[in-house]
Amino acid sequence: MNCNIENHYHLFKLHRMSTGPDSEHLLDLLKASGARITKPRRVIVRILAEKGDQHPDAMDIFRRAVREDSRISLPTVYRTLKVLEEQGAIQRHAFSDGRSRYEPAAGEHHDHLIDMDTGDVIEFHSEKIEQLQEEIARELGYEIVHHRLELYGRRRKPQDKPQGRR
Amino acid sequence: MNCNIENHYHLFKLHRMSTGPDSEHLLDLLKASGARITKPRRVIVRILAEKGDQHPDAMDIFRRAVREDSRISLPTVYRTLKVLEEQGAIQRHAFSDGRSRYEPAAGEHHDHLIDMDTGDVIEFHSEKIEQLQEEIARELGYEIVHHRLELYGRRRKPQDKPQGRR
DNA sequence: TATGCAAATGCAAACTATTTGCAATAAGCC
DNA sequence: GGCTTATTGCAAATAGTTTGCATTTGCATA
Repeated sequence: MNCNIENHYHLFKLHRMSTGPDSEHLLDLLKASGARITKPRRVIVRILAEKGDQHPDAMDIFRRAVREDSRISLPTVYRTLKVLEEQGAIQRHAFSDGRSRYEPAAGEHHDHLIDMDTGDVIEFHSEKIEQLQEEIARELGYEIVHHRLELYGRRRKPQDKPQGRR
Repeated sequence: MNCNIENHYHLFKLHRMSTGPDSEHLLDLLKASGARITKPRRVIVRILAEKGDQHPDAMDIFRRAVREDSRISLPTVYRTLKVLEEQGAIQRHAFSDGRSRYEPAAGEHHDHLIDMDTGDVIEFHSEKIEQLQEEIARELGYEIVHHRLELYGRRRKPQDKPQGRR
């Protein structure tokens, strides 16, 4: 027998990205890994820490970086992203659209709900689902190192004014 | 603590791929969409229906196809995969490794547990998780069109510590 | 503050995965 | 079998990402 678990509230929580992943922190991580703090890196890290468009791809970042310092190159963007990823400072996601998108590794893990019409990404976290995953893996003889959950959907009511991306 | 909600059995089920997604069926789907059944398509579809390596990428398929008919070209493989995908006959997955991998859309949806050491892919299905997903999406005002859940993990040693969360 | 050297950069070019233009070929209906 | 048009193979184009290399630059040290 088991008690009722279906409490519709606290089923999940939206991921709050308010805690601005300040660029200082990202720079610290870089420094800690022995990397040098260069001008391009400062710019890129600042962009990643911006509130705006979360989950930018390399080209998005490059375009914005160029506005701040016209001589930054795309390879440098890629190289910096790679270093940051290796340092665990950011996370790379491969959604279903070919290119990789990045986001500052906001301490806590979260999943994504992607709006198929606008491309908007909503972040959420469900401890319940995580637990189920752990259990399933355990029963299959595995230990989860990381996971990825993406929901692709559409708004239920056609009442809206999508802020169309892409 | 909260009461124990976890019923360890019927938490999930392994996805049985025994029901060979016979190539006949795939060809029917193609035919139904008004597409022509050509020799290359026959070969590609047969390969997709094979038991062997599940989740091959386009190049895997191409290599095997060439063995059966040396004049098949890579673009044809891609084009055929695209048609099949549009027809819902196969599904394309973008795991974390750049290229796309395909698998016959085995009627029922399932998720993946990827063995990080061997690359093995275990397919499972958890109705419970699916339900939670639906609920979360609904509360966020969305209707799920499809989703993707991938667990990346390592085998646990035969006798190991009880828990070990993340 | 000046110096030296490895790390990082910019550029061009290379790669990988995938797609497209086009003329030749071949399904499938008559 | 012939006709029409989807499909093919080839080569070349794209998109995203990475690499070789000469040059610049951060920063530890003097």
